[in-house]
Amino acid sequence: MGSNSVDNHTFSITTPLYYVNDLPHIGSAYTTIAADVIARFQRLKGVPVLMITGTDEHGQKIQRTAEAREKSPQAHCDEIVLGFQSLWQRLNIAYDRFIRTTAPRHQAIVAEFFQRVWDRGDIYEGHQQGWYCVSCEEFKEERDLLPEQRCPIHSNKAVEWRDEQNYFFKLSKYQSQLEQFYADQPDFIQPLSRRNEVLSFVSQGLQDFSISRVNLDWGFPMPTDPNHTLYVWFDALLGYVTALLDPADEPTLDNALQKWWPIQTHLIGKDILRFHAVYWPAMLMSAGLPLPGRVFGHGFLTKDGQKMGKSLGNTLDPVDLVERYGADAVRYYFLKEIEFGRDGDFSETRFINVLNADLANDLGNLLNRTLNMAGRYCQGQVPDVMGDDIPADYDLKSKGAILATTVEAAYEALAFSQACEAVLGLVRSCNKFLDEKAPWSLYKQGQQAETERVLYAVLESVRLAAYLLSPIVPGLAIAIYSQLGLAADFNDRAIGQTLPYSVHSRWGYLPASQALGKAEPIFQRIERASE
RNA sequence: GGCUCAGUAGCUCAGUGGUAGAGCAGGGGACUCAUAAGCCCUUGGUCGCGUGUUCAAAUCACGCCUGAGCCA
Repeated sequence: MGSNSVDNHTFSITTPLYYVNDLPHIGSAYTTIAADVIARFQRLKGVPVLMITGTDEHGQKIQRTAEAREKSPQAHCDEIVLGFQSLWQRLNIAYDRFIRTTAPRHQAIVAEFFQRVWDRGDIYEGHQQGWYCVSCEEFKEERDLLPEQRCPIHSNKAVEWRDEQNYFFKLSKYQSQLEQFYADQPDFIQPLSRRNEVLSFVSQGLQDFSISRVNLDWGFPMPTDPNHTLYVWFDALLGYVTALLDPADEPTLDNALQKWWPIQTHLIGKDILRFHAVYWPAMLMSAGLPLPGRVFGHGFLTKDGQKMGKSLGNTLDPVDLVERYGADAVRYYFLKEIEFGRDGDFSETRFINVLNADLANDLGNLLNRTLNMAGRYCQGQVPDVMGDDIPADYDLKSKGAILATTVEAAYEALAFSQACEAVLGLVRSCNKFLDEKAPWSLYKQGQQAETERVLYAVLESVRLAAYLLSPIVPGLAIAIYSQLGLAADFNDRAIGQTLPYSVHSRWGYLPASQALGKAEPIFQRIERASE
């Protein structure tokens, strides 16, 4: 039993519901990996976790893309969804819910939520005309357009003139409530620079936004006026609520909100910050619901210092990447090498350098060399030593003793790079320690006891490193535990019970005298392809 | 035009008033348990530019330059 079992609090986290206009790109993979790591760390601590991802499938853009492919919108969505799900599987993403906004039960949730907002008097009919970008599903200000009425974001497509009756949500009504909320919850929007952006935006005055479209078939009809279709964001954001339903639940708001609401963390790319940090809380206020804990907008990825884009022809295909290098490698690179929140770059050279240096050389080889020695000097068993027997002046012991505290703080702050750095610090100390103690010489000199203490201290440090890195590289962690003779499935949702954090995050756990596994490289060095 | 964030070694970044740091990459060395891996040493920076405050500034203030982004 986990003695650290927490006061019945739960943890729910979302990725964006990805738009199924196309197959997943590396940015979606980046967000999803990060969310998975956060979820895995909470599970490790024994907290009940619900990790939500999914797809946003409505809107004119989808309708047109499907038409262009000569498929029905639903058939198109079904196909793209498979692409997302298969990528998440390859990347070892342990999500708990995959919500599709085309799900029938989602319609029920949207209708009920809409009714609450309607009853609150926050929806009214208005008139809207202007230039409309179908790709953005948004009206654009004329001054923002490029020459020839082109959308600045989708510069290859002309915007369309629209003149229509729409329904609006009274966002303006919530300006002061929102500002109060941001002041009361300074950590609601992260990182800080994103928060500043939002505060500045809101302080300029909020305008109501439209939540319906006419001339759009692919979406939910507005309950109070079936000639209108609900605008994608109103529909999509509510996917987070629908996702909370247990499969057997009747699709009602009460059921959905019972266990996991409010969401603790919405993880998003910085491009959709406004919807999550402004529109969404206002909608929830209108419906009288508690607000989420935080919205974290991470940065964008570049490739070799350049923006990625289809038009530039320099996209990075996540499927290709994971097929070539494996899930752990991809997960590790993006979280270790990019400071979460800032923009970051992918370059193949750096990718190979980082993985070889950290996972193959420092960590992988450390385990390998130590296991070999244990095989030779200790009959292939964990030395008959307990953590308490290790002299206090072994700095691995003192470093190991405080590592979990440091790493935990880093994970909680979503500072994955720091978490990796801290663990790597212990790993590097191990390599240095081995060279200083030179157990191969100790053994030859007949100093059996000291040899065993040294090897135990290193094996235990590697175990701890694996445990603390397991949210990021679950496959490696499993391999390391296995070679240490410990059965552990870090993909198990109940990991917090089977390998309790209070026990495994502490240096000194490794049981003495058990049989070690066979020493095999856990992470192959990547040979640089000759150009 | 207004605002935000960033600008420190080839690369990625720490350092927020008291004599410039880490990892990676590059160069050299000793060792051998190991996935030529780890260990040791080392090259490399007038901390974007300028002015000011201070006994003292990468660190504070003001101005400017460059990059990323927000202003529906």
